[in-house]
Amino acid sequence: MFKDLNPLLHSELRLAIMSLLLSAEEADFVYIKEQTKSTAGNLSVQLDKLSSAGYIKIAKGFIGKKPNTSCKITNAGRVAFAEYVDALKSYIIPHP
Amino acid sequence: MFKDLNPLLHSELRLAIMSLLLSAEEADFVYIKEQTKSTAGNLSVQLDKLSSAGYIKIAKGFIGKKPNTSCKITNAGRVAFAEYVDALKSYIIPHP
DNA sequence: TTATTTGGTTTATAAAATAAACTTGTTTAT
DNA sequence: ATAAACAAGTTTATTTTATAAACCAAATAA
Repeated sequence: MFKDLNPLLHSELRLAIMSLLLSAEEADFVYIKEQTKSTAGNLSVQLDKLSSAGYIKIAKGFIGKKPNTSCKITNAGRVAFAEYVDALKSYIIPHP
Repeated sequence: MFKDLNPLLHSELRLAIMSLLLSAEEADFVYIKEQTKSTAGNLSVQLDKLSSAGYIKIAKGFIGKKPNTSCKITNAGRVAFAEYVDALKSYIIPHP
C-alpha cells in the first residue's frame, strides 16, 4: 500500500539539493546554499551524506584563490530520486 | 524556489496516516497499524502528534468489550495535507 | 486460575537535523 | 605591515525526531 521512502532523500534540505542538481546538472556550495536558504554547516553535512551514498559527486578546487566545492548528481542519484518520487505517489495520490 | 515542508506531515508514518484518513474518512488504531505496518508504540505517538496539531480527531470508545480508538481527519488536516502536497511539487517538478 | 492475547500508553534509546563555534585563507581598511 | 572583517567551508555540540522496548489493564483461552 505505502512504498518505503528512502530516508536519505526524505529530508527537506537533501531533497532540495537533489532537486537543484537534477535541473542544474552542476552547482557549487555557495549557489546551493543561496537557493536552499540553508546554513553552511547544515549544507556541508547534508552534502557529505549524499556524497557518501553515491548520489552526488563532489569536486573541490579553487576559483582564483577561493576554495570552491562543486557538486554533480550521479546516475545512482537520478535513479534514487525517481524511485523516491514514485514512492511518494503512494502517499499523495488518493487510494480508490 | 522551494516551499517549506510542514514538518508535522513530512514524516513517513504521519504522512501514511493522513493519506489513509483522507481516503477512509475514518479508521481505527488497529486498522491503521495494519495498513501502515507500524508498531503500536510508534503509531500511538504519531497519532498524538497529529491530534495535538488538530489534523485529526481521536475518539476513544469500546466496541463490545474491546477498547477502540477511532480517528478522523479534520478540515484543518485536509488543508494542511493539500498544502504539503503543493509544497512537495516545488521539489519534485523540474524547474525549467 | 493462570497464561495469553488485545489494544493500547509510557519511557528509553538511537538517529537526524540544525545551529553554534571554529578553521583557513583572503581581502580591505588603517 | 597589521589588524579587522570576510569568504568558504568543516567540526562539534545541541535539540528534535523517530523508533523500539517495556509496560499496563482488561478480556479471553487453556
